[in-house]
Amino acid sequence: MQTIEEILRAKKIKVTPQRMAVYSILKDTKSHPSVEKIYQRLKPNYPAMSLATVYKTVDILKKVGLIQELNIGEGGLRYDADTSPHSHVYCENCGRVDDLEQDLFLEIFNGKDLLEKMDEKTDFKIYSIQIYFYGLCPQCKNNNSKAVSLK
Amino acid sequence: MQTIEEILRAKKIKVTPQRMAVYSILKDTKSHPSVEKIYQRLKPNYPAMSLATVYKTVDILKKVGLIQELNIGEGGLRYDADTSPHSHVYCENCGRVDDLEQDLFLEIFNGKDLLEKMDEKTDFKIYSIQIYFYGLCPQCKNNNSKAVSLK
DNA sequence: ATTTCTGCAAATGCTTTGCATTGCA
DNA sequence: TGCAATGCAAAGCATTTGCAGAAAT
Repeated sequence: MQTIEEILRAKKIKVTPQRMAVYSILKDTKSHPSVEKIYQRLKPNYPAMSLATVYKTVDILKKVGLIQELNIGEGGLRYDADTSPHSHVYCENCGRVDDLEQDLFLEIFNGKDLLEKMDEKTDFKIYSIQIYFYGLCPQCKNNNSKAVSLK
Repeated sequence: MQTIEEILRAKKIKVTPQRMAVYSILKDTKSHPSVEKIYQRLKPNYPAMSLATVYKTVDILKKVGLIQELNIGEGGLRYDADTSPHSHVYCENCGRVDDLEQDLFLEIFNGKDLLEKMDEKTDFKIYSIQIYFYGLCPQCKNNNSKAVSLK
């Protein structure tokens, strides 16, 4: 298995501390942070890091296939170092994004290969699927005062 | 069954030509237009119409539940007067957005009530689901010169 | 008559770009 | 050393906001 450095070098993309730092943040979290959030978390250790660099970096990591971009909720795109196909649950109250656990996914979708089915049954050539669930996370669900303040 | 006018008046929202025009554009198309596209289509008949009004109008129609907003692809949000739960297919080459036909949806998802299943199996309270398929539409699939120019 | 909406223009906020400097290979 | 990446500031867009005049109830 290739390291991230090897993957980047193989594509003639230079390995820099900034790129490794952005990737490592995403690798170490399940919170699906936005660019701004990634930037805030990097600041203490990389005071000189520019927001523009974070934007450029997530773009490169996405194109190389090391991370995926989620078009979920408000406040910009969110990023995920888990590039396997999985669904996401968005809390409309606090903005939290959870993964849908793989076993739940299989129970809910009966383990079907959705990509394959789509290819069989439509004239489109489907490359990826995003399934987003919108609602309230367990915390917000039980906190009515917050929940009613929903836009 | 209530007319759109009645639905708006019931919520103390004034019925204006602009609002009716925006809704009627969405009602009469399956192309899931962006705000800019709606604005362009309105211009010939409503030369004085402001882009800001279109933004405000889709926001109101969305809140009233007359249209739904799709967070799909690039170039901003897209709108759909079909508020029933259904999936969408996005062409990454030309930006076209198709509905996934209901019978195909049922075949692919086995007719399960996804909302109900999610409520049963997770601690979230799920209100809606968006399923987006990304790939190439039948036209773009067969037009390699275009397809290779994908970002 | 009252309240809300429209259209304009300015403001906002996220994201991208240009370019001189820095740093990886 | 040479090419690519960074950081900064400016530019770009999509969207929102404030407000005076217009329109709906």
